Amino acid sequence: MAVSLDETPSAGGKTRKPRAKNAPPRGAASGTARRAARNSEIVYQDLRNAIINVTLPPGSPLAEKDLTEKYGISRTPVREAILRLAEENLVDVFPKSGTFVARIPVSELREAIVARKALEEVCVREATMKASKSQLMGLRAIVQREQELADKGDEQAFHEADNAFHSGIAAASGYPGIWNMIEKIRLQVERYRRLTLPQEGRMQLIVGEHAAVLEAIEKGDADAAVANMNNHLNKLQIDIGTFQDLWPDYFLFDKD
Amino acid sequence: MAVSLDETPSAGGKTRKPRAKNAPPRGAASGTARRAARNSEIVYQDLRNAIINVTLPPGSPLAEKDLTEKYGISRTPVREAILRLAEENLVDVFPKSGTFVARIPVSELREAIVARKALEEVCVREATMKASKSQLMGLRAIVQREQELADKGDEQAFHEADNAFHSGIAAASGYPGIWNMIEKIRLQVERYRRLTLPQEGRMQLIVGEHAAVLEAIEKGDADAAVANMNNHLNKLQIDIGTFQDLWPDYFLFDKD
DNA sequence: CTTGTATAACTGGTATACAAGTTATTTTAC
DNA sequence: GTAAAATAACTTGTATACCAGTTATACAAG
Repeated sequence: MAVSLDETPSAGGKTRKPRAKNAPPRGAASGTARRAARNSEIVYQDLRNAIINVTLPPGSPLAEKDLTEKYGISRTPVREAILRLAEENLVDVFPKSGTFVARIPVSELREAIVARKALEEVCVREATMKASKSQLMGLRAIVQREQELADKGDEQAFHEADNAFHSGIAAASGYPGIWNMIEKIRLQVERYRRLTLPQEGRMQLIVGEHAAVLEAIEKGDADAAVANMNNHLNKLQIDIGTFQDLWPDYFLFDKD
Repeated sequence: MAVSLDETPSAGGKTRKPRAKNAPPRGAASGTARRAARNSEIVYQDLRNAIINVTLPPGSPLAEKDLTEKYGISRTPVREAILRLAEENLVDVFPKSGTFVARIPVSELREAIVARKALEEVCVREATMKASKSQLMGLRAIVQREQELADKGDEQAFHEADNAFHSGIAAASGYPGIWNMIEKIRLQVERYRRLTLPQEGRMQLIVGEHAAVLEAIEKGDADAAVANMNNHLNKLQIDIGTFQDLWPDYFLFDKD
Protein backbone atom coordinates (compact mmCIF):
# COMPACT_ATOMS: atom_id res chain seq x y z
CA MET A 1 0.00 0.00 0.00
CA ALA A 2 2.50 2.55 1.10
CA VAL A 3 4.74 3.54 -1.73
CA SER A 4 7.55 4.85 0.40
CA LEU A 5 10.28 2.50 1.50
CA ASP A 6 10.07 3.04 5.21
CA GLU A 7 6.58 2.24 6.34
CA THR A 8 4.83 5.21 7.84
CA PRO A 9 3.34 4.46 11.25
CA SER A 10 0.02 6.15 10.56
CA ALA A 11 -0.55 4.68 7.13
CA GLY A 12 -3.66 2.71 7.96
CA GLY A 13 -7.35 3.39 7.81
CA LYS A 14 -7.48 6.24 5.37
CA THR A 15 -10.83 6.55 3.66
CA ARG A 16 -9.20 8.33 0.79
CA LYS A 17 -6.02 7.18 -0.83
CA PRO A 18 -3.37 9.86 -0.43
CA ARG A 19 -1.86 11.26 -3.53
CA ALA A 20 1.05 9.43 -4.99
CA LYS A 21 4.21 10.73 -3.48
CA ASN A 22 6.92 8.67 -4.98
CA ALA A 23 7.88 10.74 -7.98
CA PRO A 24 8.76 14.40 -8.09
CA PRO A 25 6.08 16.51 -9.79
CA ARG A 26 6.18 17.93 -13.27
CA GLY A 27 8.90 20.50 -12.91
CA ALA A 28 11.32 17.89 -11.67
CA ALA A 29 12.86 17.18 -15.04
CA SER A 30 14.92 20.29 -14.65
CA GLY A 31 16.57 18.72 -11.67
CA THR A 32 16.60 21.91 -9.73
CA ALA A 33 13.85 22.47 -7.25
CA ARG A 34 11.65 25.37 -8.17
CA ARG A 35 12.74 28.21 -6.00
CA ALA A 36 9.75 30.31 -5.31
CA ALA A 37 10.08 33.96 -4.33
CA ARG A 38 10.34 33.06 -0.69
CA ASN A 39 11.00 35.75 1.82
CA SER A 40 13.83 33.78 3.31
CA GLU A 41 15.56 33.88 -0.07
CA ILE A 42 15.44 37.67 -0.15
CA VAL A 43 16.87 37.97 3.34
CA TYR A 44 19.52 35.40 2.53
CA GLN A 45 20.70 37.15 -0.62
CA ASP A 46 20.62 40.50 1.09
CA LEU A 47 22.68 39.45 4.07
CA ARG A 48 25.03 37.38 1.96
CA ASN A 49 25.84 40.34 -0.27
CA ALA A 50 26.30 42.59 2.72
CA ILE A 51 28.69 40.14 4.33
CA ILE A 52 30.74 39.63 1.18
CA ASN A 53 30.80 43.37 0.52
CA VAL A 54 32.00 43.80 4.08
CA THR A 55 29.10 46.22 4.50
CA LEU A 56 28.47 43.96 7.45
CA PRO A 57 31.98 43.51 8.79
CA PRO A 58 33.11 40.46 10.77
CA GLY A 59 31.77 40.52 14.30
CA SER A 60 28.58 42.40 13.44
CA PRO A 61 25.62 41.14 15.44
CA LEU A 62 22.76 39.61 13.51
CA ALA A 63 19.93 39.31 16.00
CA GLU A 64 16.95 37.56 14.49
CA LYS A 65 14.61 40.02 16.11
CA ASP A 66 16.27 43.04 14.51
CA LEU A 67 16.05 41.49 11.07
CA THR A 68 12.44 40.59 11.74
CA GLU A 69 11.66 44.26 12.25
CA LYS A 70 13.85 45.46 9.40
CA TYR A 71 12.19 43.22 6.82
CA GLY A 72 8.75 43.24 8.38
CA ILE A 73 8.48 39.46 8.40
CA SER A 74 8.46 36.83 11.10
CA ARG A 75 11.39 35.03 12.61
CA THR A 76 10.93 31.83 10.65
CA PRO A 77 12.17 33.02 7.24
CA VAL A 78 14.82 35.17 8.89
CA ARG A 79 16.03 32.14 10.74
CA GLU A 80 16.17 30.08 7.58
CA ALA A 81 18.34 32.70 5.94
CA ILE A 82 20.72 32.79 8.88
CA LEU A 83 21.00 29.04 8.98
CA ARG A 84 21.95 28.99 5.32
CA LEU A 85 24.64 31.56 6.00
CA ALA A 86 25.87 29.51 8.93
CA GLU A 87 26.16 26.56 6.55
CA GLU A 88 28.52 28.62 4.40
CA ASN A 89 30.51 29.72 7.44
CA LEU A 90 29.57 33.33 6.82
CA VAL A 91 27.96 33.69 10.24
CA ASP A 92 28.54 32.05 13.60
CA VAL A 93 25.49 31.09 15.62
CA PHE A 94 25.97 30.85 19.37
CA PRO A 95 22.82 29.22 20.73
CA LYS A 96 20.92 31.26 23.28
CA SER A 97 23.59 33.88 23.06
CA GLY A 98 23.86 35.56 19.69
CA THR A 99 24.61 35.39 15.98
CA PHE A 100 27.53 37.27 14.46
CA VAL A 101 29.13 37.75 11.09
CA ALA A 102 32.02 35.31 11.00
CA ARG A 103 35.61 36.40 11.04
CA ILE A 104 37.66 35.75 7.91
CA PRO A 105 39.63 32.55 8.52
CA VAL A 106 43.17 33.35 7.49
CA SER A 107 44.36 29.79 7.04
CA GLU A 108 41.47 29.16 4.68
CA LEU A 109 42.53 32.01 2.43
CA ARG A 110 45.83 30.41 1.46
CA GLU A 111 44.22 27.08 0.81
CA ALA A 112 41.36 28.54 -1.15
CA ILE A 113 43.76 30.30 -3.48
CA VAL A 114 45.82 27.16 -3.97
CA ALA A 115 42.69 25.15 -4.69
CA ARG A 116 41.34 27.72 -7.08
CA LYS A 117 44.59 27.79 -9.02
CA ALA A 118 44.48 24.03 -9.37
CA LEU A 119 40.92 24.07 -10.65
CA GLU A 120 41.42 27.01 -12.99
CA GLU A 121 44.49 25.29 -14.38
CA VAL A 122 42.40 22.31 -15.41
CA CYS A 123 39.82 24.57 -17.01
CA VAL A 124 42.33 26.65 -18.92
CA ARG A 125 44.21 23.63 -20.18
CA GLU A 126 41.11 21.85 -21.36
CA ALA A 127 39.62 25.01 -22.81
CA THR A 128 42.75 25.39 -24.92
CA MET A 129 42.07 21.97 -26.39
CA LYS A 130 38.33 22.03 -26.71
CA ALA A 131 37.04 25.58 -27.00
CA SER A 132 34.82 26.15 -30.01
CA LYS A 133 35.19 29.16 -32.24
CA SER A 134 32.01 30.70 -30.86
CA GLN A 135 33.21 30.21 -27.30
CA LEU A 136 36.49 31.96 -28.10
CA MET A 137 34.56 34.81 -29.69
CA GLY A 138 32.41 35.04 -26.61
CA LEU A 139 35.46 35.24 -24.37
CA ARG A 140 36.97 37.87 -26.59
CA ALA A 141 33.77 39.87 -26.31
CA ILE A 142 33.91 39.63 -22.54
CA VAL A 143 37.48 40.93 -22.44
CA GLN A 144 36.45 43.80 -24.71
CA ARG A 145 33.57 44.59 -22.39
CA GLU A 146 35.94 44.51 -19.43
CA GLN A 147 38.10 47.09 -21.20
CA GLU A 148 35.09 49.34 -21.71
CA LEU A 149 33.97 48.98 -18.10
CA ALA A 150 37.49 49.64 -16.84
CA ASP A 151 37.56 52.85 -18.86
CA LYS A 152 34.18 53.82 -17.50
CA GLY A 153 35.25 52.91 -13.98
CA ASP A 154 32.20 50.78 -13.24
CA GLU A 155 33.49 48.54 -10.46
CA GLN A 156 30.32 46.51 -10.01
CA ALA A 157 29.77 45.69 -13.67
CA PHE A 158 33.46 44.97 -14.09
CA HIS A 159 33.30 42.49 -11.28
CA GLU A 160 30.48 40.68 -13.02
CA ALA A 161 32.35 40.64 -16.32
CA ASP A 162 35.38 39.30 -14.48
CA ASN A 163 33.31 36.41 -13.19
CA ALA A 164 31.84 35.86 -16.64
CA PHE A 165 35.33 35.48 -18.08
CA HIS A 166 36.32 32.74 -15.67
CA SER A 167 32.92 31.12 -15.95
CA GLY A 168 33.25 31.22 -19.73
CA ILE A 169 36.59 29.46 -19.64
CA ALA A 170 35.12 26.76 -17.44
CA ALA A 171 32.26 26.36 -19.90
CA ALA A 172 34.68 26.19 -22.83
CA SER A 173 36.66 23.51 -21.05
CA GLY A 174 33.60 21.29 -20.89
CA TYR A 175 33.49 21.57 -17.10
CA PRO A 176 31.06 24.40 -16.46
CA GLY A 177 30.27 23.11 -12.99
CA ILE A 178 33.84 23.63 -11.85
CA TRP A 179 33.19 27.35 -11.81
CA ASN A 180 30.45 26.80 -9.25
CA MET A 181 32.92 24.90 -7.11
CA ILE A 182 35.38 27.75 -7.40
CA GLU A 183 32.73 30.26 -6.40
CA LYS A 184 32.06 28.35 -3.21
CA ILE A 185 35.73 27.89 -2.44
CA ARG A 186 36.63 31.53 -2.92
CA LEU A 187 33.86 32.92 -0.72
CA GLN A 188 36.12 34.00 2.12
CA VAL A 189 38.79 35.21 -0.28
CA GLU A 190 36.22 37.45 -1.85
CA ARG A 191 35.47 39.01 1.52
CA TYR A 192 39.16 39.65 2.01
CA ARG A 193 39.47 41.15 -1.46
CA ARG A 194 36.55 43.52 -0.97
CA LEU A 195 38.04 44.60 2.32
CA THR A 196 41.36 45.54 0.75
CA LEU A 197 39.95 47.28 -2.31
CA PRO A 198 40.06 49.44 -4.28
CA GLN A 199 43.54 49.48 -5.65
CA GLU A 200 44.51 52.04 -8.24
CA GLY A 201 44.58 50.74 -11.81
CA ARG A 202 43.51 47.32 -10.73
CA MET A 203 40.83 46.87 -13.36
CA GLN A 204 43.18 47.76 -16.17
CA LEU A 205 45.70 45.21 -14.94
CA ILE A 206 43.06 42.50 -14.85
CA VAL A 207 42.00 43.24 -18.40
CA GLY A 208 45.58 42.78 -19.56
CA GLU A 209 45.97 39.53 -17.66
CA HIS A 210 42.71 38.15 -19.01
CA ALA A 211 43.74 39.15 -22.51
CA ALA A 212 47.04 37.32 -22.09
CA VAL A 213 45.27 34.17 -20.98
CA LEU A 214 42.84 34.35 -23.86
CA GLU A 215 45.55 34.95 -26.46
CA ALA A 216 47.45 31.89 -25.33
CA ILE A 217 44.24 29.86 -25.55
CA GLU A 218 43.58 31.16 -29.03
CA LYS A 219 47.10 30.22 -30.07
CA GLY A 220 46.53 26.76 -28.68
CA ASP A 221 49.45 27.12 -26.27
CA ALA A 222 48.09 25.39 -23.21
CA ASP A 223 51.22 25.78 -21.09
CA ALA A 224 51.36 29.51 -21.73
CA ALA A 225 47.66 29.86 -21.03
CA VAL A 226 48.08 28.09 -17.70
CA ALA A 227 51.12 30.19 -16.85
CA ASN A 228 49.24 33.37 -17.65
CA MET A 229 46.29 32.29 -15.58
CA ASN A 230 48.55 31.48 -12.64
CA ASN A 231 50.19 34.84 -13.01
CA HIS A 232 46.73 36.40 -12.92
CA LEU A 233 45.64 34.51 -9.83
CA ASN A 234 48.91 35.14 -8.04
CA LYS A 235 47.87 38.77 -7.79
CA LEU A 236 45.39 37.64 -5.17
CA GLN A 237 48.28 36.67 -2.93
CA ILE A 238 47.35 37.34 0.63
CA ASP A 239 49.33 39.85 2.60
CA ILE A 240 47.62 39.72 5.93
CA GLY A 241 50.27 41.55 7.88
CA THR A 242 49.41 44.84 6.25
CA PHE A 243 45.77 44.66 7.22
CA GLN A 244 46.11 42.94 10.54
CA ASP A 245 46.82 46.24 12.25
CA LEU A 246 43.98 48.09 10.57
CA TRP A 247 41.25 45.57 11.43
CA PRO A 248 42.61 43.29 14.13
CA ASP A 249 39.22 41.77 14.90
CA TYR A 250 38.24 40.97 11.34
CA PHE A 251 40.44 37.94 10.99
CA LEU A 252 40.61 34.57 12.64
CA PHE A 253 43.99 32.99 13.10
CA ASP A 254 43.13 29.38 13.75
CA LYS A 255 46.42 27.83 12.76
CA ASP A 256 49.68 28.56 10.89
CA MET B 1 24.43 54.78 21.77
CA ALA B 2 23.68 51.78 19.65
CA VAL B 3 26.79 49.79 19.03
CA SER B 4 25.58 48.08 15.90
CA LEU B 5 26.24 49.72 12.58
CA ASP B 6 22.73 49.85 11.25
CA GLU B 7 20.64 51.85 13.63
CA THR B 8 17.86 49.81 15.12
CA PRO B 9 14.47 51.52 14.86
CA SER B 10 13.40 50.68 18.37
CA ALA B 11 16.62 51.67 20.08
CA GLY B 12 15.23 54.58 22.02
CA GLY B 13 13.87 54.94 25.49
CA LYS B 14 15.20 51.81 27.09
CA THR B 15 15.42 52.13 30.85
CA ARG B 16 18.03 49.45 30.90
CA LYS B 17 20.93 49.39 28.53
CA PRO B 18 20.85 46.18 26.53
CA ARG B 19 23.81 43.94 26.77
CA ALA B 20 26.69 44.66 24.49
CA LYS B 21 26.21 42.82 21.26
CA ASN B 22 29.12 43.80 19.15
CA ALA B 23 31.60 41.09 19.91
CA PRO B 24 31.09 37.36 19.84
CA PRO B 25 31.06 35.80 23.29
CA ARG B 26 33.81 33.85 24.95
CA GLY B 27 33.77 30.71 22.87
CA ALA B 28 34.27 32.70 19.71
CA ALA B 29 38.02 32.40 19.70
CA SER B 30 37.62 28.93 18.31
CA GLY B 31 36.00 30.49 15.26
CA THR B 32 33.49 27.72 14.94
CA ALA B 33 30.10 28.31 16.42
CA ARG B 34 29.32 26.02 19.29
CA ARG B 35 27.08 23.39 17.91
CA ALA B 36 24.73 22.33 20.61
CA ALA B 37 23.00 18.96 20.55
CA ARG B 38 20.15 20.34 18.53
CA ASN B 39 17.45 18.02 17.29
CA SER B 40 17.76 19.40 13.80
CA GLU B 41 21.37 18.28 13.75
CA ILE B 42 20.40 14.71 14.52
CA VAL B 43 17.79 14.64 11.80
CA TYR B 44 20.20 16.22 9.38
CA GLN B 45 22.98 13.72 9.99
CA ASP B 46 20.53 10.85 9.90
CA LEU B 47 18.97 11.82 6.60
CA ARG B 48 22.29 12.77 5.09
CA ASN B 49 23.78 9.38 5.84
CA ALA B 50 20.71 7.63 4.52
CA ILE B 51 20.84 9.59 1.28
CA ILE B 52 24.55 8.99 0.74
CA ASN B 53 24.16 5.31 1.63
CA VAL B 54 21.34 5.17 -0.90
CA THR B 55 19.21 3.75 1.90
CA LEU B 56 16.97 6.57 0.78
CA PRO B 57 17.25 6.29 -2.99
CA PRO B 58 16.74 9.20 -5.35
CA GLY B 59 13.10 10.14 -5.69
CA SER B 60 12.14 9.04 -2.18
CA PRO B 61 9.57 11.37 -0.63
CA LEU B 62 10.62 13.25 2.48
CA ALA B 63 7.42 14.74 3.85
CA GLU B 64 8.09 16.91 6.85
CA LYS B 65 5.10 15.47 8.63
CA ASP B 66 6.36 11.89 8.34
CA LEU B 67 9.72 12.85 9.77
CA THR B 68 7.96 14.76 12.53
CA GLU B 69 6.23 11.56 13.61
CA LYS B 70 9.29 9.38 13.11
CA TYR B 71 11.51 11.51 15.33
CA GLY B 72 8.81 12.69 17.70
CA ILE B 73 9.68 16.33 17.28
CA SER B 74 7.98 19.28 15.67
CA ARG B 75 8.25 20.47 12.11
CA THR B 76 10.67 23.30 12.81
CA PRO B 77 13.83 21.27 13.42
CA VAL B 78 12.84 18.79 10.73
CA ARG B 79 12.47 21.64 8.34
CA GLU B 80 15.88 23.02 9.25
CA ALA B 81 17.47 19.69 8.49
CA ILE B 82 15.74 19.47 5.13
CA LEU B 83 16.78 22.98 4.20
CA ARG B 84 20.40 22.14 4.94
CA LEU B 85 20.12 19.09 2.70
CA ALA B 86 18.55 21.23 -0.02
CA GLU B 87 21.54 23.52 0.24
CA GLU B 88 23.79 20.57 -0.56
CA ASN B 89 21.57 19.52 -3.45
CA LEU B 90 20.79 16.26 -1.74
CA VAL B 91 17.06 16.92 -1.73
CA ASP B 92 14.73 18.90 -3.97
CA VAL B 93 12.06 20.99 -2.31
CA PHE B 94 9.00 21.75 -4.40
CA PRO B 95 7.07 24.45 -2.53
CA LYS B 96 3.58 23.50 -1.49
CA SER B 97 4.03 20.22 -3.26
CA GLY B 98 6.63 17.93 -1.80
CA THR B 99 10.24 17.20 -0.95
CA PHE B 100 12.19 14.38 -2.55
CA VAL B 101 15.65 12.91 -2.42
CA ALA B 102 17.48 14.44 -5.37
CA ARG B 103 18.51 12.44 -8.38
CA ILE B 104 22.22 11.98 -8.97
CA PRO B 105 23.29 14.58 -11.53
CA VAL B 106 25.34 12.71 -14.10
CA SER B 107 27.13 15.68 -15.55
CA GLU B 108 28.28 16.66 -12.07
CA LEU B 109 29.91 13.27 -11.56
CA ARG B 110 32.45 13.74 -14.35
CA GLU B 111 33.30 17.22 -13.21
CA ALA B 112 33.58 16.26 -9.57
CA ILE B 113 36.08 13.55 -10.41
CA VAL B 114 38.13 15.90 -12.56
CA ALA B 115 38.12 18.52 -9.83
CA ARG B 116 39.03 16.02 -7.17
CA LYS B 117 41.96 14.76 -9.20
CA ALA B 118 43.23 18.30 -9.60
CA LEU B 119 43.02 18.98 -5.88
CA GLU B 120 44.49 15.66 -4.81
CA GLU B 121 47.36 16.25 -7.24
CA VAL B 122 48.25 19.46 -5.45
CA CYS B 123 48.10 17.73 -2.09
CA VAL B 124 50.19 14.76 -3.14
CA ARG B 125 52.81 16.91 -4.80
CA GLU B 126 53.14 19.22 -1.84
CA ALA B 127 53.05 16.37 0.63
CA THR B 128 56.00 14.82 -1.15
CA MET B 129 57.95 17.99 -0.51
CA LYS B 130 56.81 18.86 2.96
CA ALA B 131 55.64 15.78 4.83
CA SER B 132 57.29 15.30 8.19
CA LYS B 133 58.61 11.97 9.33
CA SER B 134 55.78 11.59 11.82
CA GLN B 135 53.21 12.35 9.15
CA LEU B 136 54.71 9.70 6.89
CA MET B 137 54.63 7.21 9.76
CA GLY B 138 51.01 8.08 10.39
CA LEU B 139 50.14 7.47 6.75
CA ARG B 140 51.99 4.20 6.81
CA ALA B 141 49.98 3.20 9.86
CA ILE B 142 46.76 4.01 8.08
CA VAL B 143 47.68 1.87 5.10
CA GLN B 144 48.54 -0.96 7.46
CA ARG B 145 45.18 -0.57 9.15
CA GLU B 146 43.48 -0.62 5.76
CA GLN B 147 45.18 -3.92 5.05
CA GLU B 148 43.90 -5.37 8.30
CA LEU B 149 40.35 -4.11 7.70
CA ALA B 150 40.40 -5.43 4.15
CA ASP B 151 41.35 -8.85 5.48
CA LYS B 152 38.61 -8.65 8.04
CA GLY B 153 36.13 -7.44 5.44
CA ASP B 154 34.89 -4.51 7.47
CA GLU B 155 33.51 -2.23 4.76
CA GLN B 156 32.46 0.60 7.04
CA ALA B 157 35.70 0.89 8.97
CA PHE B 158 37.67 0.53 5.76
CA HIS B 159 35.79 3.40 4.27
CA GLU B 160 36.75 5.57 7.22
CA ALA B 161 40.39 4.55 6.97
CA ASP B 162 40.28 5.34 3.26
CA ASN B 163 39.11 8.85 4.07
CA ALA B 164 41.75 9.16 6.75
CA PHE B 165 44.46 8.36 4.22
CA HIS B 166 43.42 11.11 1.83
CA SER B 167 42.83 13.51 4.69
CA GLY B 168 46.26 12.68 6.03
CA ILE B 169 47.91 13.47 2.73
CA ALA B 170 46.13 16.81 2.64
CA ALA B 171 47.33 17.53 6.16
CA ALA B 172 50.89 16.55 5.25
CA SER B 173 50.77 18.88 2.27
CA GLY B 174 50.06 21.81 4.54
CA TYR B 175 46.59 22.23 3.05
CA PRO B 176 44.35 20.29 5.41
CA GLY B 177 41.32 22.33 4.38
CA ILE B 178 41.52 21.07 0.83
CA TRP B 179 40.26 17.72 2.03
CA ASN B 180 37.10 19.41 3.27
CA MET B 181 36.63 20.92 -0.15
CA ILE B 182 37.07 17.51 -1.74
CA GLU B 183 34.52 16.02 0.61
CA LYS B 184 31.94 18.54 -0.49
CA ILE B 185 32.75 18.14 -4.14
CA ARG B 186 32.56 14.37 -4.11
CA LEU B 187 29.19 14.16 -2.35
CA GLN B 188 27.24 13.05 -5.39
CA VAL B 189 30.07 10.79 -6.52
CA GLU B 190 29.87 9.06 -3.18
CA ARG B 191 26.18 8.36 -3.71
CA TYR B 192 26.99 6.85 -7.08
CA ARG B 193 29.78 4.78 -5.60
CA ARG B 194 27.60 3.38 -2.83
CA LEU B 195 24.95 2.54 -5.39
CA THR B 196 27.32 0.49 -7.51
CA LEU B 197 29.08 -1.33 -4.70
CA PRO B 198 30.28 -3.77 -3.58
CA GLN B 199 32.85 -4.94 -6.07
CA GLU B 200 34.81 -8.09 -5.42
CA GLY B 201 38.33 -7.49 -4.12
CA ARG B 202 37.89 -3.75 -4.22
CA MET B 203 39.31 -3.09 -0.78
CA GLN B 204 42.46 -5.06 -1.51
CA LEU B 205 43.00 -3.06 -4.70
CA ILE B 206 42.65 0.21 -2.86
CA VAL B 207 45.20 -0.82 -0.26
CA GLY B 208 47.69 -1.53 -3.01
CA GLU B 209 47.03 1.77 -4.73
CA HIS B 210 47.36 3.72 -1.48
CA ALA B 211 50.59 1.90 -0.74
CA ALA B 212 51.95 2.84 -4.14
CA VAL B 213 51.13 6.49 -3.59
CA LEU B 214 52.73 6.47 -0.17
CA GLU B 215 55.89 4.74 -1.35
CA ALA B 216 56.43 7.34 -4.04
CA ILE B 217 55.94 10.07 -1.45
CA GLU B 218 58.43 8.42 0.86
CA LYS B 219 60.94 8.21 -1.98
CA GLY B 220 60.40 11.88 -2.66
CA ASP B 221 59.30 11.17 -6.22
CA ALA B 222 56.51 13.69 -6.65
CA ASP B 223 55.69 12.86 -10.26
CA ALA B 224 55.35 9.19 -9.46
CA ALA B 225 53.23 9.96 -6.43
CA VAL B 226 50.91 12.09 -8.53
CA ALA B 227 50.74 9.43 -11.22
CA ASN B 228 49.91 6.77 -8.67
CA MET B 229 47.22 8.93 -7.13
CA ASN B 230 45.70 9.60 -10.54
CA ASN B 231 45.76 5.92 -11.27
CA HIS B 232 43.97 5.36 -7.97
CA LEU B 233 41.30 7.97 -8.64
CA ASN B 234 40.79 6.81 -12.21
CA LYS B 235 39.23 3.68 -10.79
CA LEU B 236 36.26 5.85 -9.88
CA GLN B 237 35.60 6.38 -13.56
CA ILE B 238 31.92 6.61 -14.16
CA ASP B 239 30.25 4.07 -16.36
CA ILE B 240 26.69 5.21 -16.31
CA GLY B 241 25.48 3.11 -19.21
CA THR B 242 25.72 -0.06 -17.16
CA PHE B 243 23.54 1.25 -14.37
CA GLN B 244 21.18 3.36 -16.39
CA ASP B 245 19.05 0.32 -17.19
CA LEU B 246 18.98 -0.96 -13.63
CA TRP B 247 17.84 2.32 -12.01
CA PRO B 248 16.56 4.60 -14.75
CA ASP B 249 15.02 7.06 -12.32
CA TYR B 250 18.03 7.47 -10.06
CA PHE B 251 19.98 9.70 -12.40
CA LEU B 252 19.47 13.12 -13.84
CA PHE B 253 20.78 13.81 -17.32
CA ASP B 254 20.82 17.56 -17.43
CA LYS B 255 23.37 17.99 -20.16
CA ASP B 256 26.00 16.10 -22.18
C1' DC C 1 35.64 50.07 46.72
C1' DT C 2 35.38 45.12 45.87
C1' DT C 3 33.03 40.92 45.41
C1' DG C 4 29.46 37.73 45.16
C1' DT C 5 24.64 36.97 44.13
C1' DA C 6 20.16 37.82 42.32
C1' DT C 7 17.56 39.20 38.60
C1' DA C 8 15.81 40.91 34.44
C1' DA C 9 16.15 41.14 29.70
C1' DC C 10 18.07 39.47 26.09
C1' DT C 11 19.37 35.24 22.91
C1' DG C 12 18.27 31.26 19.80
C1' DG C 13 15.53 26.42 19.85
C1' DT C 14 11.09 24.44 19.57
C1' DA C 15 6.12 23.65 19.23
C1' DT C 16 1.95 24.77 17.11
C1' DA C 17 -1.59 27.06 14.41
C1' DC C 18 -2.75 29.00 10.27
C1' DA C 19 -2.14 30.47 5.36
C1' DA C 20 -1.37 29.53 0.59
C1' DG C 21 -0.64 26.53 -3.04
C1' DT C 22 -0.81 21.79 -5.44
C1' DT C 23 -2.75 17.46 -6.83
C1' DA C 24 -5.45 13.26 -6.77
C1' DT C 25 -9.95 12.15 -6.48
C1' DT C 26 -14.73 12.77 -6.88
C1' DT C 27 -18.45 14.71 -8.92
C1' DT C 28 -21.05 16.62 -12.55
C1' DA C 29 -22.46 17.55 -17.17
C1' DC C 30 -22.97 15.85 -21.57
C1' DG D 1 -18.19 6.35 -21.37
C1' DT D 2 -15.60 10.85 -21.49
C1' DA D 3 -14.09 15.15 -20.13
C1' DA D 4 -14.25 19.13 -17.54
C1' DA D 5 -15.08 21.29 -13.15
C1' DA D 6 -15.49 21.06 -8.10
C1' DT D 7 -13.50 19.53 -3.96
C1' DA D 8 -11.02 17.46 -0.30
C1' DA D 9 -6.77 16.21 1.40
C1' DC D 10 -2.38 16.70 1.10
C1' DT D 11 2.07 19.71 0.66
C1' DT D 12 5.38 23.46 2.22
C1' DG D 13 5.63 28.66 3.78
C1' DT D 14 4.83 31.78 7.53
C1' DA D 15 3.46 33.79 11.94
C1' DT D 16 3.38 33.47 16.74
C1' DA D 17 3.82 31.83 21.42
C1' DC D 18 6.51 29.63 24.58
C1' DC D 19 10.78 27.39 26.44
C1' DA D 20 15.48 27.19 27.97
C1' DG D 21 19.91 29.01 28.26
C1' DT D 22 23.11 33.14 28.60
C1' DT D 23 24.78 37.55 30.09
C1' DA D 24 24.87 42.25 31.47
C1' DT D 25 23.23 44.91 35.04
C1' DA D 26 21.60 46.04 39.71
C1' DC D 27 22.10 45.30 44.27
C1' DA D 28 23.52 43.72 48.72
C1' DA D 29 27.19 42.31 51.86
C1' DG D 30 31.75 42.74 53.41
